[in-house]
Amino acid sequence: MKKTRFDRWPCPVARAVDLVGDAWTLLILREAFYGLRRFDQLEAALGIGRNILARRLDRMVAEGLLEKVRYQERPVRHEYQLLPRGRALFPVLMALHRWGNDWAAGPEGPPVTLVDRRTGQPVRPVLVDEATGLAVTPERVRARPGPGFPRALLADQPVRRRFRLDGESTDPAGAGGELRPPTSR
Amino acid sequence: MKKTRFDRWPCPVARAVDLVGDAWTLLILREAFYGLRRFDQLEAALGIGRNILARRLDRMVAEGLLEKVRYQERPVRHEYQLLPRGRALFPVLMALHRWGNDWAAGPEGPPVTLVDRRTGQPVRPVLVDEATGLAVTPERVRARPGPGFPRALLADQPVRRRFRLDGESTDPAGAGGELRPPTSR
DNA sequence: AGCTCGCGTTCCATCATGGAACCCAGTAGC
DNA sequence: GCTACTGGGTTCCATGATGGAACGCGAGCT
Repeated sequence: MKKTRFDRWPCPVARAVDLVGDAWTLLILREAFYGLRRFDQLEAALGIGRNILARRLDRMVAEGLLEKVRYQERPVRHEYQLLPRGRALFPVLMALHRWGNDWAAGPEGPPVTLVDRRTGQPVRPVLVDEATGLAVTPERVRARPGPGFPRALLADQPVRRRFRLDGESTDPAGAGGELRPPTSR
Repeated sequence: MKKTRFDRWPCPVARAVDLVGDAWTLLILREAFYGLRRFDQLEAALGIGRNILARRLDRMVAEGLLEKVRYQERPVRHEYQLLPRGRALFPVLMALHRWGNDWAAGPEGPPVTLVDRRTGQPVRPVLVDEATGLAVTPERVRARPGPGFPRALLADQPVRRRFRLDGESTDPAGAGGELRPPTSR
């Protein structure tokens, strides 16, 4: 009955989601990118309960997203600094930002926009392939088992269903006209 | 004591997180992009409890991410199809995928990789600005209040926050900021 | 008549959430 | 020397969410 753990699933999305599939964690990260580092700053900025904030920060430190650094000796004070593993989540936040502005803005428009620091021009994040520069869409991209995929699951049919990969799906993302569900069993 | 709602916060990230800041919702979305549409397929693929799956699907339908479509009359059967609002979350999943592969893969490598459907070449998603093609990084990008930002908060607090990562000095303009929830202070 | 499939709902023990109170070291004011 | 304040938490505990299991239900299959 415990809360399900996802961090051992053979899926990178599940592993990320195990950390980030939590509203407060993502919002704490957002504030960290805005430059907040101290406990009370985060508390005030988010209106989060101190106990929950403490638990989240502990977890994020344990997971290597943040680092707890003493910034003062007497009295001893700490701040939480972003580590590379946490900083690497920036694209996730930006993707959420873009979605929020496109699909969850009120009638008056997006509450917060992104601009280039230098030019001041609006920035709209898009996901593209590093090599080709082409947009990453469900139509163009396909998932395959990688080197870290458990062999047992590759061979074992009933378990394999749990991590259905590809090739069985006739209609990726439901983007086309094919409406029938893929034949199963 | 209720669970905090984020969908009214004047921040696009918070609004997205209100929906997506939940592990199961993201994983259901991932399966939907893999082509799964039916209740029992999702149940088997994710190993999720039927009650929880039902609640998540209801919410996702209510939020306009999925659509419940009859695919058969006698007996009546439904499937859940991705709507544009849900499909627009694909970049979020891809960003998570990339992070998971970069920062949560085991010693043997990523469990699942992305390839181009046509060329078979590996795909590595990066976030760039639509207009300039430049990578979207915290150093290059800055957040500003947009047209939908509540005036009360604008007048009340100096707009101060930006993306700050390293040892930049604390802004003397005072605490407070553009992204605080309406409830605080 | 009984079984299975597809798709849920109900029950309920345990887990997580979060408002509030409490704690503690050091510092500043009187 | 006494009091108050600040930064940074912990503890308490009433509720809400989670999730395994059992139950329901209409339609078809044997």
